[in-house]
Amino acid sequence: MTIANVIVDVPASSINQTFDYRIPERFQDVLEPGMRVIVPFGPRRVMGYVMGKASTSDYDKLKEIADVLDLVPVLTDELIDLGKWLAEKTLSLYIIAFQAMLPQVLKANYKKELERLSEAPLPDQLETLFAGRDFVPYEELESAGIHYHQVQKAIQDGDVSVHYLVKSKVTKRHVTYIKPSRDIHLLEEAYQDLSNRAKKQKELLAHFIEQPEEIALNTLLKHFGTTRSTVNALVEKQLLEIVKKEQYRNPYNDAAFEQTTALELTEQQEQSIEPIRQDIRMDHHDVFLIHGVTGSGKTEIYLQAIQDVIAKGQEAIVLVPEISLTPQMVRRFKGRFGSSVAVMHSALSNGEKYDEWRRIHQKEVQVVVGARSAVFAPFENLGIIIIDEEHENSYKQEDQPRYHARDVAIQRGKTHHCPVVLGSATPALESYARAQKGVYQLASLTKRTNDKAMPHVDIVDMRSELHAGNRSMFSRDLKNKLEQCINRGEQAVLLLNRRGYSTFVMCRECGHVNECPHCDIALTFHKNSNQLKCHYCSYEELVPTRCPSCNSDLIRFFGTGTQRIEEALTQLIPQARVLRMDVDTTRRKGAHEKLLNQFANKEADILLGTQMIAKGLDFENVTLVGVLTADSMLHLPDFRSAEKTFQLLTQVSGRAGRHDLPGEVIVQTYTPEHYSIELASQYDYLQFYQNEMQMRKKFQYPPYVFLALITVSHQNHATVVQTTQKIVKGLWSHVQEEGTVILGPTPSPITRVKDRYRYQCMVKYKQEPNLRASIHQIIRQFDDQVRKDDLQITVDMQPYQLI
DNA sequence: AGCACGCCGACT
DNA sequence: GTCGGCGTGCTC
Repeated sequence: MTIANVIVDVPASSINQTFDYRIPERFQDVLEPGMRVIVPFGPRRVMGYVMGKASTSDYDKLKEIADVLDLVPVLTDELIDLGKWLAEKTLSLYIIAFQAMLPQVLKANYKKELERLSEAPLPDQLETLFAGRDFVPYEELESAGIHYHQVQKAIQDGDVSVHYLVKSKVTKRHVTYIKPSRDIHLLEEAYQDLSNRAKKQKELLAHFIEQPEEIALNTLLKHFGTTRSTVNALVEKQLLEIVKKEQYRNPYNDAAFEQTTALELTEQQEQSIEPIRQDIRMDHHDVFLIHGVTGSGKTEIYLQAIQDVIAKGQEAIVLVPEISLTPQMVRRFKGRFGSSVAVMHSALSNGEKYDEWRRIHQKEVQVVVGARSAVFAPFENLGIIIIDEEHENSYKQEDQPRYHARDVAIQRGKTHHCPVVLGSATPALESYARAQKGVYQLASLTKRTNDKAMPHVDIVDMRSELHAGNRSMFSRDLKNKLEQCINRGEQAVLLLNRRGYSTFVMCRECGHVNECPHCDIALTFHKNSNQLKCHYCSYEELVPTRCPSCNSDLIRFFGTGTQRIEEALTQLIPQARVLRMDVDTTRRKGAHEKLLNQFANKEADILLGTQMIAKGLDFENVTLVGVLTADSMLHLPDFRSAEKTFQLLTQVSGRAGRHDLPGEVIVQTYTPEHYSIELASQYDYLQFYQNEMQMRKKFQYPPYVFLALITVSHQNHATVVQTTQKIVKGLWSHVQEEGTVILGPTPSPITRVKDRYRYQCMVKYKQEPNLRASIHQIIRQFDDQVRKDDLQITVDMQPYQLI
């Protein structure tokens, strides 16, 4: 086995295969599949992942592996298979799939530098560049404006050479420890020999004679009130030695979490957990869907199932939506399992993510709680995978590889023969349909653990408010309830459902709307900078004082941003202390947590925010929840809009009255009769499911069909249309089944982004076993144009949102 | 992707 | 001549 099959870090479809390399003698014993290596590739060097080893190769001009980056494989055998599966399922490149499975810092950094090889005089410019140095970073060439030709000559003459460097981004944090380097009795001898003037040194030695264990330098210095020089003196005398130890950054202080023990389960909880426990005992794979109302104790089921898994010596992955990875959630897991829990989410720094990943990799933890990508945690003995709030769309990755964490979890569950548990108060229609068909095992938790009724929901018809002359964003009912709530010393949460509802600028005279010059979308008004910004390409301009079209000064802001609501609210109820939570106020690290803490400490009466406040928050003093615009996303061109509205309303209602105080919910809408709003107010998931399934059947949408979405983009409008047309034609000639439909070419909902036109076509199918292969074959025909003409083609095998 | 190579037009 | 721009093909 002297040959390695390597996937190289070159994201191009023509490179999407393994390349063979000879394994030099010195790496024979250490190199294993799953390790990262540096290999020569053409004139440069690149990073690669070893997929396997072989004793022969078809290729006869093999090069050698230049270096091995890992001591232990970063990809287990299972993850290598999973990566291949992922790439094929999502029509992505292998390298893209593998990179997605590992923390950022394991990606390579590439650098070029020039080395001076001889003393021979170089052209003047080069001579000044080197200025006595032997190595020069390549970027300096460009900034010095030196032409490539002069260098080329020097290279040909053998005076200069180019090095291609591959650097790992890994940064480990080290802590210095001190320990005795000799036997205790030798230390004692040395202690006698030490001059009496060396008081501090004697003290230190005495300490190590008493306690020879290694100790952190910092602690030592602090304890003895001395400095590094004392230690150095002893090190020089070879009595003590310095040990550098790798230290993990621990973003959470484990000791700070109050330990909890298993709660007694209700009858419903018992019934739900028993089949899961059985799977755990029997090493059996099933997918369970726990449909449990808010407050029915799903988390306790997760915790106790994990307990079983740990007791069996196995590991657990818990996925939670990005947004609800609140301290509250972390506390529940750390509280139960203490330091055996790793946490992975986007708010961690790259270094912190890497450290958490390593704790998993080195088997220091048994549980990982994390967002989507935690589904790739490098456990080798998985006993359960849990996906909380399984309907959340943050489980779908929206760039390559476009995977759904649920699919990956089930794939891993199959290989590990372990259960996958999906939990939600409002399961995705696909999931519930599968449970109905018996593909998943369904468990329903209809009762809340505290036996409290769900808060009452009042629907306010905003049209009659308008007729009654109330033109504000707040219905009279909501205003009254807010005032009462504050007067009682309780708190309220106000949700502005902002999707598709941003603040834009319009001229009242001629109706002109300021749009982005690069994208087909209205610019969004940002008050604090007095700017108009494009949310797709980050173009920005100052707010005009006069209409660019008709020069009128009657320019007004439309739509409803949280900022405007906040202003209106403080006018309406001046005594209210309002806390605003949206992308603007939570951008800074830790801001999210800080705001929530302020609210928990009752420093504000009203928490006003977007989607992000709907999930997972649990404040005991909140008794009123108001939804300002329940239907704002109902009319978006997305087949899931009713489902999303239902989910959001159900979820946000669950925020009220979770504890002793009774809660109340007010939902403002212009379409009170819509079934998603009406049924959400009655907490009737089953009825909603049936209604919505009828709609999906009628319009042929998932779960009745599968979707594949192909999007084409290019600067030239005609090119896009023609290419999409060709793809549609190609697809028609490949599809096999009767019922398969291909829609398009259609302009994408936002037809132009960053000066590129976007068209799409969609395949709706029930059974098309060769579709993936066909799509692959069709788009490969455009490889040349993709490379040379900046054409882009993306495929999404299960688009989650069409906008 | 990134790089070299080679062909072609333009310019000191 | 020779500099530099761009199209083409290759990478174990």
